Amino acid sequence: MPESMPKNFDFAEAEQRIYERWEREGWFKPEVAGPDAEPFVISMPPPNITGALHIGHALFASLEDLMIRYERMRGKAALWVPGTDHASIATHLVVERLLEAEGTSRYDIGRDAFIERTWQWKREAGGTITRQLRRLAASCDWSRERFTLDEGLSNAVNDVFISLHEQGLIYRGPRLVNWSPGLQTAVSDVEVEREEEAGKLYFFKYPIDGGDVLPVATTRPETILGDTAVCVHPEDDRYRHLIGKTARVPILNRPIPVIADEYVDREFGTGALKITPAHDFNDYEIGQRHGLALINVMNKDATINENGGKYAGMDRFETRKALWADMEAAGLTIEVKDHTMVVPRSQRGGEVIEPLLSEQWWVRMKPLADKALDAVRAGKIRFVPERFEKVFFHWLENIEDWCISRQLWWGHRIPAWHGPNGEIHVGRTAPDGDGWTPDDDVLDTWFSSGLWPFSTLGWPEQTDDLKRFYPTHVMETGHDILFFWVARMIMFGLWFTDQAPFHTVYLHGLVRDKFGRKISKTLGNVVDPLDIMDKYGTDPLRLTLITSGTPGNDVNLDVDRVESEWKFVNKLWQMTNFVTSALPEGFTPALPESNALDVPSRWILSRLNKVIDSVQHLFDIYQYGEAGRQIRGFLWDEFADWYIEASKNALYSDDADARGRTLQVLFHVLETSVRLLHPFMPYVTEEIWSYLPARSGPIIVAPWPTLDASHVDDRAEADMNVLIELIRGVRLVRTEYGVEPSKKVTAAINPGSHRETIETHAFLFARLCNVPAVSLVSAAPEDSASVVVSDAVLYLPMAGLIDYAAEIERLEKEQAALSARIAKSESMLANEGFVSRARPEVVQRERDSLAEMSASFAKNAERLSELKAKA
RNA sequence: GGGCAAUUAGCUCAAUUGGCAGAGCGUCUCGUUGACGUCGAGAAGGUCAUAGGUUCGAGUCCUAUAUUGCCCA
Repeated sequence: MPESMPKNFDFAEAEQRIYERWEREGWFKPEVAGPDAEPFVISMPPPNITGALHIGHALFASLEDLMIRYERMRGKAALWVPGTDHASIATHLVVERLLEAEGTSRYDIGRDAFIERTWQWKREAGGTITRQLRRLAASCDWSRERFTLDEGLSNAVNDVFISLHEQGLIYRGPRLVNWSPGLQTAVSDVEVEREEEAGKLYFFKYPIDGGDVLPVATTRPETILGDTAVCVHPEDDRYRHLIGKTARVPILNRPIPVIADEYVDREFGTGALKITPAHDFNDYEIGQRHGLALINVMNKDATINENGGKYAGMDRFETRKALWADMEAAGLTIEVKDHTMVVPRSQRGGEVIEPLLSEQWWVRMKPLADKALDAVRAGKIRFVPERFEKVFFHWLENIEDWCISRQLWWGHRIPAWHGPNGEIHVGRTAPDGDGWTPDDDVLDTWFSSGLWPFSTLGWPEQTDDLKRFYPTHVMETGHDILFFWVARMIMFGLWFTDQAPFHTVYLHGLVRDKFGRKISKTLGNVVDPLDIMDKYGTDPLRLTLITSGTPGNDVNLDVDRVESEWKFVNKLWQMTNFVTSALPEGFTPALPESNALDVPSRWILSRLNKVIDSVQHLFDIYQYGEAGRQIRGFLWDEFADWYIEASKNALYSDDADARGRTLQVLFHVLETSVRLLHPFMPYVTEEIWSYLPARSGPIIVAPWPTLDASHVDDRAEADMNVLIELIRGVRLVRTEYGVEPSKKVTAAINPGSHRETIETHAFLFARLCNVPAVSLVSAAPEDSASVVVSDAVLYLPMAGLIDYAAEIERLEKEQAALSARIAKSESMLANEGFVSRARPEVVQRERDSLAEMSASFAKNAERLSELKAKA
């Protein structure tokens, strides 16, 4: 133990040193808890390898590390499995941009070279995020770090694919998919974002053979080229006579039928709907119902193909203009109106997604979803906050098949081979014989992340880790990836391991700026956690993130609060400095019996234990924010502001026994509180711990505090409150009379029923409000201001200063407030309903409080009449 | 269109079996008392979005409404 503490906590110096020591000494490993310890496991949501640390990572890391540190301190075999995600599309984009800068492209260099290049990039840049997580004090077991493209995880992916295929749950087929023309790949439903945008609604005429015209409206005129029917509502009198007739596709002049379907909304547009089954999901359904032909008019790069006649080769939006102009020339257009419409855009990149017919691999989700629903309904998995259960149910109950193939190169290649005659073989290796070529596609990144909780522990091998640490316990992640990730982990976990992969899903929200705006580069409101940590250190950032919000809700991060937590770190440091520098050489902790302690000591121990109890309850229900606020409030507002100040009397006295007892209490409260605080602020608490005597081992594995009910002492709390209120009253009077804090004054107290407490703790008045001499009296001294608390009255002689009118006014104001509260209390107690129905302790509390107030009221009244007699 | 959140002090947020509305920042007044000015003391600041309802009692539960945000179609 170093001799004395530096003046301040130098986080910049300490953080790395402390982290390296933790890691070097192996405290992040679950093995430190011994082979029989109950495990507690969290799988870290793997950040993308392309990512740099942002404030969202800081939030999840703070929360998960808090849970892990708490359980580790409780003696569990705590394991936080870290790792990163290969992020197929994101990484693809990064490397393609690199290649572009070098004047080449992935098509120029070919698949193998591209993948080699990507691995090279990953080796160079992929470690950034994990280094940054270390800075946040993340106590994950790096020796178990995994990557979604590891050999082991790839093996798990292949296993799952092959086995789902054998079970008939993976199929391949041509279907309408969400196509991303820029990325040249299919994406799944959840990767498409739909937003309302200002667009146009184009009204035009469909010529009908025989002379009629049918007015139709569309938001995407270019799809007219692929129309294979025009549809009206069967009961629409305007158009009923046209059903069954033949319409002519504008410009192309292709004959198509006019059909009837109840799907049509008669109120929308003209009430007639053009049907393009190959380019619209709803039209596809209608097409299936009516046996319509599918005419694909678009290439994979969103140019028009040969089915588009003269428009072949033209871009989709160019075609929109050109075709409309041609139709206008042909007299087929009616009008163009402004129209708010929903445009599907790629989650990655934001380009407009095209529904396109294509051959893809799919997972039949219904059976997996059913199993997941059953598990959640049976309570095997709980959500925090609970309301996400409903969102989860709704999505799974309406689940669609999952398009898992991507026309990309970076990722898990689909374990399938195409034979010389078009046959398909699914397996790890090609079948015997010539002419088999591997499938070109890779899997959706979320396919591998869906296996994360068990694949990272060795599955499908029955490894020791898998046996001991699976299923995991809490899945903590953002609610924005509930469908992408959480639902799929639950489905895959249940399907392949027959167990829920975790029992609790804790969801956090988005971190926003202090005004609640989304953080974005364009808004210029980016909050970089690295900058914040440079300025204030890791601990204040963590405490702020954890205490700024509640589960499931967005966190509006106010950087001013980080600064205030940085001040708290300093405050804690100074408290520690105060306590440790008062401790004698060879100090041995040994808390005295309660009955040997004074009121402030019994009070602070009672408060400490109530905080421990409350924090335990809050941890049990995942309310970490409130827990953190309570610990902070206890340390600053009660321990520092009152107990430490009160303790100085004994500390600076000649009474060695009293000094010893007080030191024991100071040490005990500090030592215990620091342990409570460790999961929130790991660095400063570890550093403080190193200055506390008689500690064996670091705080990271120190025991979590538990309630000692023998220290809960309501009597001491009530007594202390009387003393505190009297002292506050003196301070207020001093302010009102402009008596400088440095000027010593005397006080006389008529102690009422609090004689013993006040008599034995009169020293507090000297310490806390500069009243060195207190005398006990039964009558009011001349010329004095007064403070009434309960039935005790404190008089401050203010010779010559007393302004009777002002004093009367002050007391009358107090009296009015008091009498209003007394009236309220009396009416409550006079209410039969309250007395008979409220909980007994609530009624008792009300009675006690009324008694107190009545005593104060009586004393005040007495005092007022004395003053009035003099005025 | 359906669902879910949020609405509390100037700002950011708390208040978890319904029982006296709190904190941080900011504002105003003081302060060289032996841990800390990265501090201390005191003060001001609230129709808990609105309207009904349930209840002895509602910021908290119920029903509407408004505004904002998110999810799903």
